[in-house]
Amino acid sequence: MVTQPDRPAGRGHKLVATPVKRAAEARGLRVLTPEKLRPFADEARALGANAFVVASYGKIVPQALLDVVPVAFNVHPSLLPLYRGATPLQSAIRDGRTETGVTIIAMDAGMDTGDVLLQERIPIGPMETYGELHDRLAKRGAEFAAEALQQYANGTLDRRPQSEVARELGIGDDEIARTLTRPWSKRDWILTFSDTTKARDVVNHVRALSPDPAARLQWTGIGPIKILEAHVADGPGIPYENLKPGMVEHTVGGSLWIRTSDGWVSIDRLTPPDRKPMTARDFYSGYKHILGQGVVARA
RNA sequence: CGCGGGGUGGAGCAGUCCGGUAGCUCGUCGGGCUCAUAACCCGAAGGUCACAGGUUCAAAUCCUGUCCCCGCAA
Repeated sequence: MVTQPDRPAGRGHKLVATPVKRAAEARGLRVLTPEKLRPFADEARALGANAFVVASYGKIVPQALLDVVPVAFNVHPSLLPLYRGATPLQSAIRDGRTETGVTIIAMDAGMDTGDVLLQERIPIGPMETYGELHDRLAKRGAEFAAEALQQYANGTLDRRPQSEVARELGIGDDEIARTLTRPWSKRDWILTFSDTTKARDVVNHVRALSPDPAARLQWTGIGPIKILEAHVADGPGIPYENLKPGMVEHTVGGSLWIRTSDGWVSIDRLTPPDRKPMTARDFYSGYKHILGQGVVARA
């Protein structure tokens, strides 16, 4: 088992092992934590490995290391060639996709471009969050990886280039390019409200980041607030035209409503600064002395 | 010893600097009003103030130590 070395983490700058290392040690497996992968190739070769299975290693695996084995399996949580890159789950949810997948590919030097070995389509629930989808696909991905390994051992594993898979799925090059994902920066966590931001966009943005790191609302007079759950709603039944996009109405039943360009978003669950997660109603009971002063959620 | 915030009835907060009867809003329960209500009125229950020790006539508040939670940074 190979994973990243222990890193200082958490509040006390204490050295922390990766979850992979902890899980492997609990099962009595030998754990290797090479600092650099390129020099690790010789050591890996000496171990006589027949194949690699790679999942979310967090570093690019150099060709020199891939050359050690006949095949390196990679588990990717998307319907490749769609959503290649670092954040396939978050990006698919943000884009409002209703379907994604789990794909096992044979790694090559490119970014998630290797031949497809196994693939399965998986629907995304309309209210499903990143965390929920992640856990679901992680479980399925693990089963799938084991299946690929078994088929490989039996010599029954098919192998198809992604271009062929794309044709079958009816995916064009432009869509492949458009769905190429990159890591999200902190700026991408902040909810903004332009004159064209739709309610559905806001909710998808929240789902894509929930529960961690969570979308942020920069709230005048309070600070950055994590939004954990939100949904498109009919609205609090108050005049809509008087409010600008991003303005918050909070007077009805303790609920928090944000106006968007095409309707209302209801904030259901959030985390104020230095606080624990709470419902909108609980938040209201403690912060309403601050609310009611023309609170505005802006970028 | 990386930096900072927090722990007070069921929820969210104030009170801590400057020690002196445990406070606010909401919720809960009972009653009232109302065609009715998430509205309004009256009343009630509910807290060893995270934990331990110390100072003091007196500690949520001051001192010392511990535990837990959260953000940043890595």
